[in-house]
Amino acid sequence: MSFTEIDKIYDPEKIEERIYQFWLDANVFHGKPNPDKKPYSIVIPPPNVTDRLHMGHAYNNTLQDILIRFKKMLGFETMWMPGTDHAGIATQTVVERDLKQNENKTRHDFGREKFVERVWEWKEKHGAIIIDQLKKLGCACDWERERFTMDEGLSEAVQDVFIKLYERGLIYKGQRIVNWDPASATALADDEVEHKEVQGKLYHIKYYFTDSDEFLVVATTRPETLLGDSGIAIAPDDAEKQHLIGKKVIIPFVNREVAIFADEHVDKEFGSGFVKATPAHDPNDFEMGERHNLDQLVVMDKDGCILKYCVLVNGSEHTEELPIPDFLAGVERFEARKRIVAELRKQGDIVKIEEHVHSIGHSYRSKVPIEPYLSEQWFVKMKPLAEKALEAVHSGKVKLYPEGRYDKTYEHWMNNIRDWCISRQLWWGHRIPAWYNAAGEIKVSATDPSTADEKWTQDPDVLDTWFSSQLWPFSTLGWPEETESLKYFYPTNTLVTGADIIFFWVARMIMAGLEFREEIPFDNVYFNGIVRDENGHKMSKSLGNGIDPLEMIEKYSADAVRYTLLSLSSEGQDIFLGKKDFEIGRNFTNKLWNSFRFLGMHLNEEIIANSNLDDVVSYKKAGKLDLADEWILSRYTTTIRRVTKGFEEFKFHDAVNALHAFFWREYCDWYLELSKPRLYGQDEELRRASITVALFTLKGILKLLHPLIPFITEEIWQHIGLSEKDCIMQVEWPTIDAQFENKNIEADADFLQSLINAVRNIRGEMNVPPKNPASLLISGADDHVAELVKTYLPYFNQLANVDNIQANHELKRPELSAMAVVNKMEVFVPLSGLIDIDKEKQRLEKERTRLDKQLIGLSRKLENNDFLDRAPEQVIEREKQKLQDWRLTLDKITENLEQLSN
RNA sequence: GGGCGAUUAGCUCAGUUGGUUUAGAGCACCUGCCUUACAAGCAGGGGGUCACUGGUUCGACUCCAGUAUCGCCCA
Repeated sequence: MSFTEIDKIYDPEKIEERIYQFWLDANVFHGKPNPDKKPYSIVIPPPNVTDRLHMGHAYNNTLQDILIRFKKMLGFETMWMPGTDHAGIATQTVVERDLKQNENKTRHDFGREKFVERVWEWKEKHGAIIIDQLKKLGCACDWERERFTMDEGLSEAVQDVFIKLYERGLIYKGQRIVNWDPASATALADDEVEHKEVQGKLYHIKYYFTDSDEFLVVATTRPETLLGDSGIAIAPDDAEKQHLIGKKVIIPFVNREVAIFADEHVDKEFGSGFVKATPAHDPNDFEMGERHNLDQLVVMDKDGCILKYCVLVNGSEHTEELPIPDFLAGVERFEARKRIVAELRKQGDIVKIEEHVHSIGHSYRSKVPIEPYLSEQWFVKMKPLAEKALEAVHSGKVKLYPEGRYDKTYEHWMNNIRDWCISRQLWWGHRIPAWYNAAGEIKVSATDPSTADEKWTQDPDVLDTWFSSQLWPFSTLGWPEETESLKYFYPTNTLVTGADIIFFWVARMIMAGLEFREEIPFDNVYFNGIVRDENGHKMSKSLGNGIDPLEMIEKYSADAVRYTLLSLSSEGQDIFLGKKDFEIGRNFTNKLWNSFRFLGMHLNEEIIANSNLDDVVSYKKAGKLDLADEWILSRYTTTIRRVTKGFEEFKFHDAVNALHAFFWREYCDWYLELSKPRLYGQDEELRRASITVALFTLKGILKLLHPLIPFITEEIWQHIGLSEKDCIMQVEWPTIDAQFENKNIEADADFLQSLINAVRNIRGEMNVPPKNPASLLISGADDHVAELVKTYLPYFNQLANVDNIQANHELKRPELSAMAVVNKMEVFVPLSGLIDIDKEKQRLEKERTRLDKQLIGLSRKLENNDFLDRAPEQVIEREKQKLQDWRLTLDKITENLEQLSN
């Protein structure tokens, strides 16, 4: 082992790849049922097979990796289930685009079977990309277990669940108005619709009565749907219009006669008070239609184009009714709107057009406006499932983090839940296991029920992708088979995901888990924040404001990316991120590298072999540790506590802060500097004691940092390891050793630090060159202080270039000197020749003003009788003490100021 | 319209049941250092009426109510 050629700058490029391969070879990521250990498992939110790693993934997966590595070191049998999601619409769209571009073909040119084959080919070729990217990030996933939602086993689970829900009466088929995405030509679930405020128009259109030349005026935002109107509604409390009920008007262009009726849905103040009812193209009108038995007329096709005929829907029967004029037939819906308005205007039937802002549903996949569309679809009855799922969160069986933030959202959704449309008119996905015979009967079955006599054909639709993802926590573990892994790892422990899929996924997993396993799928859900750009915008492809994590990994290392994200994060809050921010992580890893490099200069195998807890304890017992050693060990125990707590409670940011403060500010800036006099000194035993503590502490730091920055900690660990097999991921998490906690030591160390800070402040402010040695006089020192500064003169020498200290009960102020007050003691630094009296006066004046201001506030407080009467005794005592101390300090400063002025 | 979150230094954010925090960190800024681990570093420094208005309290960055601005979710 040689430490002489350690690079001055940490170069992660080759190292990370090699380390990851080392972990894979050592098979440290795999978890298996182990009765001697407690299980700890996480299922990954499966990224879409079409996905490429973006910052959100990087952040989300870093958090999971931290938990897995942390729990593994704590002694749990850990298992992180990785995999991908088939993502019905997204994947089908990507492959269709691909085929269009490269072969100029549509999916219909291939036919269903061939097309699905092509999607599988595409998946084999491109589906592993994001998995590889997770490896670059360092994720300790159990790759042996990797799953895909359309794997055989998972598909069986989907089928099984569909059949069971159908048999339990929780799945039904129905003719309903659904959210139709004309771009993808499929139905969507309610929560796949994003509502956006849109600047639209309100068209006021004349509808003529059948029995006169008079007309009424209907206000609508969607004139193109008038072709499907089957009634005109007024408000029941609209007294002026009551006499019109039952009268008929003519729908323009299709010349259909419809009646006027009253319905509570109508707001008499809106528009003209007349509302057209289009039950097949509007969800509210659909409900009105149900109440008033209106005809349901479909006027658009699956691509959002106007039909040639209005189609009357009656259950499963569709009949072509009134013809639609040529100038509209076959025209896309928004173009149709323009044409219909132009035509109405030409006829003089537009009364006015107003600007109108309203909320329009858009497809979360294709982003086009949703078309409410009457069609026959499969639904899941949600109410019975929701009750148990609501209770699970309400009772705290499943805990949502950050605590309390999402409970209400979850409850509100569960309480207002509506049935879930699960059929999709796609080819890529789990095909619905329902079969139809010639008579139109339905059979739900895993296998083709056809016999020689009777032919059954399968439903052409596939299931919503989320229908399979809701089973992810148990389908990935082998369910419906009762596997050993399922028994051991289910329920999983923590789910880490974005709050944007709380309904899509989290809520449904809870429902599915409870329904099919009669057990919650996970104990805790941590909702991480969203990664945004510097201006607070969500990173997205279309905005082009994304930062590619792989580019950052390449430039700065995976550890740097991970560290940066975590250091900028806080509990559940969004992260604002710029490219330059990754220097935070790079600088930190470089600092860590160099601290190791420094120790390396003093290490040998014997020291490495003797750098464990026992060795440190025996040095302590032999009285070979000095103040700095005991201080850093005491601070170390505090750090263990803070970091452990942070990781346990999903306050990752606290853990990172604690580590940063301890490693950089305490260990490097103070401790390592203070160890130098001994490391470079002549006393061999002190030298060894000091390097041993330094190494012991660094090893502890590496362990605490490992979940956060796994690569560099592993790399350094192996450098200082004695065996080729040493692997930091498998070592035990540091435990707190009470004998190291020492408040007296910390108080002494704090005092010495304050003294050193005072000297440094004087040196800095008074422009004393670092090269010039200084003396220090401490007046008001008791025996303990005198002894302390005498013993630790080398500290002062090392950190403040002080080569001489006098400490006594009473010392006279040297003529030409700068002063400060530390712990009520006057501290002087003689500056003969260097002192700039004005500058020193300024310095002390500043200090006096500061103290003065504080003293005014404090004495006012202590003069307040209410405070003295009501505040707790200890608080009053403390404040009194504070007042005394500050007064004393102020007096001393004032006194010195006066002397300077004379 | 309903719910949730945010508002603290130029920027990004912490801030523990209300008093030991004299409101902190990182970045940025200013000054001085190529001090034999690290200039991706070290030392020193400047910078905040804690969004606003009321209330509760002996005491409010912290609790309550309202207002404003921004963001997210739901209808």
